[in-house]
Parts: sequence; C-alpha cells; structure tokens
Amino acid sequence: MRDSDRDVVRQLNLFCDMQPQRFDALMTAAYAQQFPAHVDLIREGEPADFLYVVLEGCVELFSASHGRESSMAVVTPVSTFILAATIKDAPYLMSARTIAPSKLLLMPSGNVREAFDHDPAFARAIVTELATCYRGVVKSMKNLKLRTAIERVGNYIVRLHDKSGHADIVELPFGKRNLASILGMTPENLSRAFGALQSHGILMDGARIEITDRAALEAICKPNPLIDDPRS
Amino acid sequence: MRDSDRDVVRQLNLFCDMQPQRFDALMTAAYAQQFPAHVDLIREGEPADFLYVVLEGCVELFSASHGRESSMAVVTPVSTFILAATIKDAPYLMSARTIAPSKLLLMPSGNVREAFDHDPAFARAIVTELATCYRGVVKSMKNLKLRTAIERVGNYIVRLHDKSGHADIVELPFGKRNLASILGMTPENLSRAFGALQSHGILMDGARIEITDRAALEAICKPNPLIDDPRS
DNA sequence: TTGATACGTTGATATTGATCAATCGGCAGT
DNA sequence: ACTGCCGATTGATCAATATCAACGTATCAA
Repeated sequence: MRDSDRDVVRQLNLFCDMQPQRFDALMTAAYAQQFPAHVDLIREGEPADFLYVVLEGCVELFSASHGRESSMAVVTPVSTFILAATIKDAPYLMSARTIAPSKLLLMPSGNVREAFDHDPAFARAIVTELATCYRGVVKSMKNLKLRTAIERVGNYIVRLHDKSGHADIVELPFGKRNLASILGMTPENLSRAFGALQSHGILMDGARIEITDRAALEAICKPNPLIDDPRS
Repeated sequence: MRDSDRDVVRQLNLFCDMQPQRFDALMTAAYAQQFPAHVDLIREGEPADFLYVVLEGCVELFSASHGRESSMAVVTPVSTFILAATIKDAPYLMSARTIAPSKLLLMPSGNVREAFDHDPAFARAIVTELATCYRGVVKSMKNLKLRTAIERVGNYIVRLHDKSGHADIVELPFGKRNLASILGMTPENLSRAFGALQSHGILMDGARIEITDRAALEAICKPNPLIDDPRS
C-alpha cells in the first residue's frame, strides 16, 4: 500500500484517533487492490471477511430477492462500508459491486475486531460511525416513505447543489440507472422526473444539471434537514 | 422505580455486562413513568435528552414531513429506543408516541454518555446494539424496496407465526392502522391485502389470524432470512 | 467504417396502490 | 339504552409508478 493511501485512511474519523501501533498493525494486515468497473465484490449472505474502504472510484451496495434488485447506497471515496457486519461477525445484508474502476482497501474482519477490543479510542470511533450510519439509513427510509418520486429527485439535486458549494452547474456522480434504483424508481421514471423538474428551476443536459432557480426547485421538493442534512 | 423493573432492565443485552456501580448510578439518575395511550413522547428535531426503555405497553416511532406521516417502527417491551441520537447527542430523527398505556424508563442522555465513556463493557454492548439496529433498518428498507404490499403483509404474518412458536392462531399486537403505516401502505390497502391472503393459507377474524396453510402462505410471500430473520 | 452493445429517452399501456365516500360495528360516555 | 366517535371494511375511482416497446445516441472493438 502506498503511503498516500495510508495517510488518507488515517484521516478518516474512524481511524484518526487510533493508537499509532494499532493502526500500523491494522494497515499491515490490510491490502489495497484495484478493481475494474462492474465487478462483484461481495454477495449478501456471505460471512463478513473484510471491512472495505473505498480509496478511489465508486461502489454500489445493493440487494436482490426473488428476481428483484435494488440499490441501497453508493459509497464514494473516502469511506468504509459494511462496518456493521464486520463488527457483529454476521453475514452481509447487502451485496457490493464497483460501478467505476476503483481502488479499495480490504481489512480482515478479525483484525478490525481485535483493534476494536483493545483500542478504546477506536471503539469509540466505531460507535460514532455506526450511529451515523444508522441515522443515514433512517433518513433514506424517511425519504422513501414520505416523498413522491419527483420530490426525491428534486431533493437529490438540491443536495448535489449544496455539496458543490452552490455551483451553477452540477454533475451526476454516476449513471442514471444506478441513481434511479437508489431513489426507488425505474430509469424511465427518473427520466420523466428530470423532465418535469425542468419547469421548476433546473436545466438538464445529459449528466450535467444547471440550477437556474434554486428557490423554485426548493418550492417543489420541500427539503427537510431531518432527511437531507448529512450532518444532523 | 420498582426492583422488578430494575432487574428486567439489567437483563437487557445493553446493560447486562455493565459494572454494578455504573449500572446503579445510571438507574438512580433514571426514572420510570406511566403514560396513557396516544401520548406524544418526543418530537423529531428536538435534542436527545433521554434514552428510553419500554417496560410495558407499546411505543410507535414515526416521522412527518410536510403533511405526510409514516410509522418507522413499533417498540415493544423490553427494549430501548433512540439510542443513536443519545450517543451522538444529536436531534431525534423520529417522533415517538404511545399506542397503548405504557410504562417507560427515562435515562438522561448525559448519564448514558458518561457510562459509555467510563465503562468499556457498556461501550461494547452499545456497539453491538447499534450494529443490530442498523441492520434492522436495512432489513426494513429491503422489505420496502424489494416487495409488493401483499408480500410485506404475508411476511409479517409469517414472522408473527414464528414468534408465537407456530401457534395455529396469532394475534396482531397493535391496530391495523399502525400496522399499515409500518408496512408502507394505507389501511384500506392492508385490509385488501388481508382479504387477498385468505386464499393463500390464512383466515382473518378481526385482529386474530388463523394460519391454515403455512406452505401456501410462504409460497406467495417468499420469506428471505436476510430480510425477515431478526437474528441474522 | 461497421456492427454490436449499453444507456437514456419517449410514448402507450398496465398495474399497483392511494384517495374518496359510504357503511358497519364496537366502545365510551352520558 | 342512546349517542357519538373511531377503526375497519368495501366499492368506485383516481393518481402514481411500472412495464413494454420503440428509437436515438454514444461507445467501443473489429
């Protein structure tokens, strides 16, 4: 593993307070690996052998049951995924695949649990991380249950706009097919939602979106910090 | 607080490994209170002043946004709720109300966090609890995104059947209005789903359900341990 | 260049689930 | 017992979303 990768991981909230020698031990047991796009990484139901860190690229967490499939989340650099399964030593509840060429760090679950057992600062960081993840899923669920398809799309754009620092033009970070599944609708419907929103403050051009009237956009999608704010 | 309540709380996974004096300190700071049915306990957005334990009765966690409202979960004895907000010292993401006369234990968040900081066994239990909660919400989300309304209702009955130890007749633990919202549908639709399932192995009689043909029921609702099994 | 493939879009249609309205029945309060 | 209210049910209709089909376009490999 390159030193720059190591430093990036070290700066994550999850790892920044670890004892130095614990962190080194964990990094020694871990290994970075490059994957092409559209590669299956894990399958739901399998034992949680590794904790993953996305260093570069993009990973989709999804689930399938009896012929249907749905995206649950997309993980972008730099963050971990499937921490809960690792900690509980339980089977994965979601599958994962790359949606772009990606560099991942794989940390053996046993080593993570050992660090957790012996490093109070790390244990504490894990608690915070899990609580944040939990609240993230609760927000996703509120998004799904309390909003129409158009509102979900609109709020997704509002969030992109915020993340970009209110740039005039924002770009979708991955394909519309994936986005549709994340937002709980079909690609056809996502397309129509984008179309409908063009009379409410946005202008679509492929993966690029110009925000022409933020107020109009907010008026129709009614953002709510208890659903949309990633910090709350 | 009565000693019997204390003992029940002590036996929860979350508290059973705590240091005795820590547990006593926490219990001294906490107080039990009786509430009638349909009383608002907390409102989303408020600071997390207390960690709650349901000792008796039934509590609904729900959320509302711009005129719409939806149940997220129902908490039955004996378990805690809104642990994540307490630990993160963040605003509640969900509101709570009693749906039956209930006895609750209120533990001041500050005391919980203090115990967490000084009692490694408690910290460890919190991690497990949070991971379990997280996985619980992920399962709920899979249930919502991967299944039709009828399948959700069918699987709910299958779970009731399992919990009862495969009794011939099971009883809904709360009103159909609440159940409908939990399962992400309207009461009218829940009613129709029950009706439709009567030709697939069940027989409805008010809140009582006779399971006449478990195999037929499973055939139509296709249970999946990675969604339905509370232990996985 | 030419297929071949995948993605996105659009339109027509079907299905699911929501809404609206009416009714029934139980239960609490008087 | 009566009254009023709430929850559940049922039917009719409506709205939202999914499905199916066709087509355009970009990409990529041969």
